Amino acid sequence: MAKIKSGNNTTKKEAIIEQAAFLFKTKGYPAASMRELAIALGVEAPSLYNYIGSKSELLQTICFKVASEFSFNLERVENSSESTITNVESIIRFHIQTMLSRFNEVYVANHEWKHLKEPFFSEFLHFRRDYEKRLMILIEAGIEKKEIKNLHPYVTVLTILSAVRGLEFWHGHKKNVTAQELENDMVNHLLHGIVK
Amino acid sequence: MAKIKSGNNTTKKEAIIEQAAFLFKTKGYPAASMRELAIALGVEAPSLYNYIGSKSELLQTICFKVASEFSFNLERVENSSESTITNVESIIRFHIQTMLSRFNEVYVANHEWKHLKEPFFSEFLHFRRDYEKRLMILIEAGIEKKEIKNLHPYVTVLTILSAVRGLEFWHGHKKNVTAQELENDMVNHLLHGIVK
DNA sequence: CTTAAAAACTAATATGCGTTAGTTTTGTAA
DNA sequence: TTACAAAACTAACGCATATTAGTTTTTAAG
Repeated sequence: MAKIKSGNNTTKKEAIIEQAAFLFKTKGYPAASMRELAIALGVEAPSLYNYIGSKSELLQTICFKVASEFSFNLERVENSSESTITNVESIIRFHIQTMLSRFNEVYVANHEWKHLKEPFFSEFLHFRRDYEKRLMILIEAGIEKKEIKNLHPYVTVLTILSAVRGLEFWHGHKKNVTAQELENDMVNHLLHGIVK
Repeated sequence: MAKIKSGNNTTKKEAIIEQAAFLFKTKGYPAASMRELAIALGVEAPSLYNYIGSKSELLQTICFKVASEFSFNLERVENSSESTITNVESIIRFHIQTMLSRFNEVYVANHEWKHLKEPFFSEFLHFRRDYEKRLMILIEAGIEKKEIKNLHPYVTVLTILSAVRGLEFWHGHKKNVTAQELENDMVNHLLHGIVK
């Protein structure tokens, strides 16, 4: 049969990962089959194993790649000397932009990580908790400086993270609103509320 | 082997559904097996079929039960004569309370509905879109009445729905914050923002 | 006790899965 | 053209799945 089409990707392994992200997102990791993935790449299932180690390795790659990008961005913000509000806004915008531009991979990292095998599952869980904790510290500093309302920091973090994750639904129907409007309005909502 | 324990439930079918909700939530619908469900109920897998029609029927039951409850609550609000802000707050609180008190079923309805078979998949998708649309109309009325900021209504709806759905993560670690605090802080955040 | 229905069981079917082994084709460089 | 390696293939293994059929056990009423 035909060869694996690399498309825009440099290596064939990357092409497989990209297609896997789409498939894992669409069907869920357990319901996505290697045979189906292979067909989407124009190939028979066993051929994939010339490039990858296993199905679960694909999931690991996707999840940890996304995780490291978010962690790296947060580190950048942590080292900034801007106001807390500016920092929080920056993080929200990064989440929105990454969600919209790298939809499949971010979706998989958000929803399918629970199918990671040990020790990757625990490692990822730890990452998530750590990421939330670092955000909480940021928020607490803003409360201390009286920039931010004294709501429970974890609730604030949860509200923000959940709201941006919800963009997965926007990605579907689009509506008549540009990405820039969406980003600005959501930032506005999360920082200043909707009550006039 | 022992009989199916009905527990608090009135019928055994309800006991199966409740356990299925827990299992579908924990492992995801495709990865959850009927054998595992049966073991959790102290029984062999084929015995379940004395009470239910199929695995997918369980998913359908859970998803549409939750959907109808949310729809019913929205209808109540739509017929209310309160201010838009009061109505929106009421809906947010209903979402939070239902999420916390009926966690397993709500989680499944939120995350596993994509594994519904046709025509149930399409029907559920239609319900979701309709629910969002009805919320948008509510928000638009509030903008009209100048109660609510003129952000894009769909973004507002998305932000609110996503934020409350994120409570599934809170349900895990609990932290040192009561359900009432959580509810009040999240309502406050979504209505009035976090900037002081 | 007897009996009939309810509810469990065991055994088996058909299907699909990830993955491996071994083989053939394809592409490339000498 | 030859030779070698990369990359595809086919066939198959072992296992798990949802579900059905047929049978036995349990329960409860007469």
